[in-house]
Amino acid sequence: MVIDRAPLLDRVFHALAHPARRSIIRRLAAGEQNLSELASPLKMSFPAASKHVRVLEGARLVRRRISGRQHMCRLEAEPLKEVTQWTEQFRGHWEARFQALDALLEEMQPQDAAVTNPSAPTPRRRSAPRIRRKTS
Amino acid sequence: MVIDRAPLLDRVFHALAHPARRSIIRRLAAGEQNLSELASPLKMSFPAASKHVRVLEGARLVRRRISGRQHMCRLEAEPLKEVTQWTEQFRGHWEARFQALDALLEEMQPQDAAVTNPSAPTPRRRSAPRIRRKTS
DNA sequence: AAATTATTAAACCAACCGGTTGCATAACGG
DNA sequence: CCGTTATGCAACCGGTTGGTTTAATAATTT
Repeated sequence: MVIDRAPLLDRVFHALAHPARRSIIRRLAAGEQNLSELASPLKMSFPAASKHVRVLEGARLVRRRISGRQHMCRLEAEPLKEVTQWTEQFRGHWEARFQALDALLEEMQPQDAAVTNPSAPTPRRRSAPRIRRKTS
Repeated sequence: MVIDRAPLLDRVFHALAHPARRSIIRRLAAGEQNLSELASPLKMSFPAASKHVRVLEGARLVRRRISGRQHMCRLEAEPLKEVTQWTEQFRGHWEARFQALDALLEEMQPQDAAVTNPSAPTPRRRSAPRIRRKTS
């Protein structure tokens, strides 16, 4: 996928898709750490961990400040904002209410015809919940 | 990365890391679509698109209902909730306040004492924002 | 029955990922 | 200086990804 020079969101999601990299982010959230500190708890060689940090840098999730022989890394969380923004647009879809509603609709759909019930959603094609009802 | 049988969060982030798959999700948010409908706007062969849908199914982001020869897909957004939950834990780190604060701290930390010149570019070391002050 | 449509499956490919090892370099502490 | 520490870099490797093409299957239409 050539994560470099790919859209930032691609790089961010890709960066977050590996547990070692999420672990790094979590620990950086508590404050700066140098590469050795970051690498030591990861069951892998130092170069491997270093590569993970580079991936995070490529996604702008980590920034590095060289101080003597130590490379201090710190979390740069802005890209996570975009992640949240992207996912938030589907919040309505995962809220429990809709799951229940879906199940209900599926149950009453099959073959109904004489629809006296106004709330009967005739089509078997289900439309997405576009509006959020305030009611109960 | 063996996305199958990997932790769900890995699979979800991986699934979201490809623009074609995000595009599929976006369009499914508007309602069910079958594979052909999903594939047609994606500049790639049908089998390629079909594979993308399978990746999304592996991440539990899409579910398929076979109806005749058509495979109707619908969005299953719960996993996105976990994504949001994961990222939300870092919200404090990307909120603008901290950026400004960081800059400020950078300015006054180094060897301050009698710092009359506010634009002194002295600083280097920046510590992570660990505590959230309520004040202004 | 034949043609069309919707989809899977299989084989193949180049590129990439995630890991390793070995060696080079640079900074710090005696 | 020398040894140690912190890191980079290049080469290599097996497995996966993301794409293709071609062929097969199955449901629908004519």
